[in-house]
Amino acid sequence: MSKKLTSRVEDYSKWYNELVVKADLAENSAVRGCMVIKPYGYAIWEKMQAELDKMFKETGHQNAYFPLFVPKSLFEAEEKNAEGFAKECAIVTHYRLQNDPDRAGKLRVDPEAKLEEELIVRPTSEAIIWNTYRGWIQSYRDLPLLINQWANVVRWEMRTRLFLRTAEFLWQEGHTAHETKAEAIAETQQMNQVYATFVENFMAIPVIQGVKTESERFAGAEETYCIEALMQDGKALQAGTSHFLGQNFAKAFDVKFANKEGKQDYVWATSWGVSTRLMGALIMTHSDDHGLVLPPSLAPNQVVIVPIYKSEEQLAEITNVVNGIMSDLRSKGVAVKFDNRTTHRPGAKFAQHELQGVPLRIAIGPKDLENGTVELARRDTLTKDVVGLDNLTETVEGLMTEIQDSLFNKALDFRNNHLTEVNTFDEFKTVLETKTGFVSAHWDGTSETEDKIKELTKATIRCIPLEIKDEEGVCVYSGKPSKHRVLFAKAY
RNA sequence: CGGGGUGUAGCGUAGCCCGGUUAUCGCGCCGCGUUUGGGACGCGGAGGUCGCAGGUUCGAAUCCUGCCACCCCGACCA
Repeated sequence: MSKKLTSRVEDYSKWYNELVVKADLAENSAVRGCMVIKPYGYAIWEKMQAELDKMFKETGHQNAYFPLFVPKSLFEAEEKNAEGFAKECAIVTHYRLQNDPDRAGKLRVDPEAKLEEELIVRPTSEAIIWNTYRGWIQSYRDLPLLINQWANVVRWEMRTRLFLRTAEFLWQEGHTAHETKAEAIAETQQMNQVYATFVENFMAIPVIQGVKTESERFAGAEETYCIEALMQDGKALQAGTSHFLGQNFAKAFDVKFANKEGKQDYVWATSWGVSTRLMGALIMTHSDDHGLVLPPSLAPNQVVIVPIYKSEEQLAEITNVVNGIMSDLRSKGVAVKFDNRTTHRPGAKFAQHELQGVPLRIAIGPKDLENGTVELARRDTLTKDVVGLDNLTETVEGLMTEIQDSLFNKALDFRNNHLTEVNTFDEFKTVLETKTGFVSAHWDGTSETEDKIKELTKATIRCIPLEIKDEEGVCVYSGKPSKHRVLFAKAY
């Protein structure tokens, strides 16, 4: 398996199989492009969920759940949103099967069981949620309404890509309603910041915060904030988005409230989401030729202990020492696993834990018993050290932090080295072709130029960064005046 | 939906051009034994509608026709 570091996510086949298998129900596979997430991968997702959920709660949000199906009439209420998703919807038209009179033992759709109104399998939940909010909001006292939903959604993409664009995916979607425009914008920005903090601190992936151009904006939004990450192959990945929806949905679903002056007004809305796509980002940011590399804060097992022994007695002796180590580590909150399977040899265990990205491995064998030592092997650097049992817990705790930081810094260096300022279109094209990554360039602010550049180079404007400095210049393509640079890249 | 490619055991494959015993090899799986500080070794064993349906032929994994599925590129997209 000598896969290149720069491979796309599918190419990590050997180790992605540790996480996921693509659904393959043979002929007539309507679930093509869906994924099965295996327990190990799901454990990673659960850790991500737990941390995000905590951050949502800390910012005043509550969880709720809304229906999977959206009646077509509701779906089409907000026109731009409906238009944006129309081409990728799964639609329920019938509710019953019956025995097929022409093929014994087979079933067919009962033609009598046609639904009065088609149901759309949610590609996103604004419609069903805002239809519900109408009944929940009457007064400014009901605001703000700060709700998040953990759910699955379906988008019938023409082409799917494992983790990054599957037909069904898991995500969270926050939907909030506010009294004022300013408050809604502040919420949008706050949640984008929450995503940035989570992805950087927890996943060890550096991101650039920005806003989307009009053509890249979410359908139905007034402004889309985003976090953009850079993968090891030089392509950008939108890792999360937060939308300021203005009063578009309030108007479409007639969600009004009585303000402090007693006047009726439409509420201001936001929505924001991250998905299992983040797992793709994780794989593509940190993996190497030995498999996954997980930051300690996401690893289901932060430390794995592998015993090396020749006899039952030796194993018993090792187990004794290991029990001590484990209870010390656990008391400090370190997730540690003792891999005492008798069915695999140490070398096979080493390889497997590397494949699964366990941040730190402790090996302990006869030599260590004699010397009062253990062998520590770091997954990120693939280095090994023999250390004494004294202070082991402190050493391990320190390494957890060090590995987490080191992964982030490595990814940050890569990102910074692949963010290039260019001033001519030739330079622009050359950098995209050879060096890849983000290209920072002046843009005249028109969709025409944006489209043309996309057509010529396949690069899109990933975002207009929030941290932007005013700088007079001319558009790299049209030569028209520009006030600041924007970030271009080829993207997933 | 356009342009390319591929379908042989759980996975990866040889064989196909040039039809001919019982379909090749590796990994994995099962049993026994020896092993265990970087993916163990020996011996034995199980596992196949050669994508599907027709056709040509004494004989088809191999040739022909049709269909299906999957992969890659493009349009679409978190």
